[in-house]
Amino acid sequence: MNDALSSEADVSSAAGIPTSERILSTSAALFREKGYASSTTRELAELLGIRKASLYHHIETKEEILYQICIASLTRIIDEISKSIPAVVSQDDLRTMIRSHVAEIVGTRDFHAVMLTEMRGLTPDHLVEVVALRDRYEELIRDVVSQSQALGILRDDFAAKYLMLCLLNLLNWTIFWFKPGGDLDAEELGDLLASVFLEGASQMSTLGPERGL
Amino acid sequence: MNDALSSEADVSSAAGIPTSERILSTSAALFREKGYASSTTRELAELLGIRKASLYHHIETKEEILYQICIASLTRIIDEISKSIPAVVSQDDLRTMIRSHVAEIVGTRDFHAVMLTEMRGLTPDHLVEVVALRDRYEELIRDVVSQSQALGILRDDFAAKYLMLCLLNLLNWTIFWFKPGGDLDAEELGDLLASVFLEGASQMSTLGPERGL
DNA sequence: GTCTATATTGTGATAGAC
DNA sequence: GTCTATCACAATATAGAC
Repeated sequence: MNDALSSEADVSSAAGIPTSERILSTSAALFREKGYASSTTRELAELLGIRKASLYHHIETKEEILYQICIASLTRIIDEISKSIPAVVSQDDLRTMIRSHVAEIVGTRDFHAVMLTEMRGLTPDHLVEVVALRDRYEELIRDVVSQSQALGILRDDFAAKYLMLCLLNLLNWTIFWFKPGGDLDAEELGDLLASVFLEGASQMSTLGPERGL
Repeated sequence: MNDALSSEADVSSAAGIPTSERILSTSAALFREKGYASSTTRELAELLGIRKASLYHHIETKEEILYQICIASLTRIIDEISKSIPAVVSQDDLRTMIRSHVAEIVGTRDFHAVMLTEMRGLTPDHLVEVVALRDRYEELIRDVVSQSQALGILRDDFAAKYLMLCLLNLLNWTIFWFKPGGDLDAEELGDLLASVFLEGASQMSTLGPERGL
């Protein structure tokens, strides 16, 4: 685990990328692995190959790094998912949206995992701002769900809010176990999660012949 | 938030429950809210209404509390879910198992949330033991999924392992947003999650008339 | 932009009286 | 079983030279 972190740091260091640009991604990897509160500026400096004090030429506080990671995560995913949603959605669009979300969270895994699990380490002011952004993302999904219900694409026996939360449940816990390079790649994972959300896990025959359309 | 913690502490304190028995539940609530690494023995002592040093009459280290919480969480849920699984499963049994899991994690929310998210704070030895217990729980679920696939109850286009992970995705992220006393109670949540896992979120008409059986 | 050296605070944990 | 007092150390962050 430490090997993964240090080798990653070595790569960007060897590539001549400036320290200021390496801080966020190196911190995201560190915070994801050890948690924000348990990650020290010592460790971060060591991963970056500089002394602890040199960090403070680039940042003002450790919390500022967490804040930047959360903002980067949310602006990225809001942008990516917004692009994938047309004015009027179809079931195929839902599938595309789900696959985009999965591709984004596993493709920029460190940033999203830290945003999703370490948000409480933010100062009150930053927390308010980040929660507002997260709420904006959830509203984006909820609106798509709501429209899909009105169009008869999604079931409407539960409020859009709860269908949205079910969907994010299904997608987001993935950050805790998915490892790139395993026997299921990111694209297959997206297909699986989209299919389980839309069609469920029951065998087709118990649900009728239309399964898989 | 701090109010919720302190009033809870006051209640058990007023009821005359011994400190030694209050430490685990009070710690679970604290660790859940602030994270294990950010929770201090000072705060814990304050919630218990004793001095920091008095804690060490009951425990040897702070990490020992985390270990006890993880063990309690896993033995509880393994026990609860084992009880709900018959030798040969039906779709109804799957539904019951899912509802039991949901009832258990939201009913003993602090313990399970801490186990699920703070495990990395354990010492290496304790981590090995706790991960083994967690793996045992996941195997329990995976075996039920595998048997259901063989019986034609669950789809078999993906390995049981991944269907199990989808299910735990869907159920476990709930710890981050479910609050008892909201407009969806624990039982309704269990029904929703079981139904979304088994039948999916698509409108019935797109899947055929058997939906809901 | 990085360094050495240090300030300051907070942490988990212990000693020993009552 | 709880207390007061304290230890030893690790944390974030700063000062000022190069």
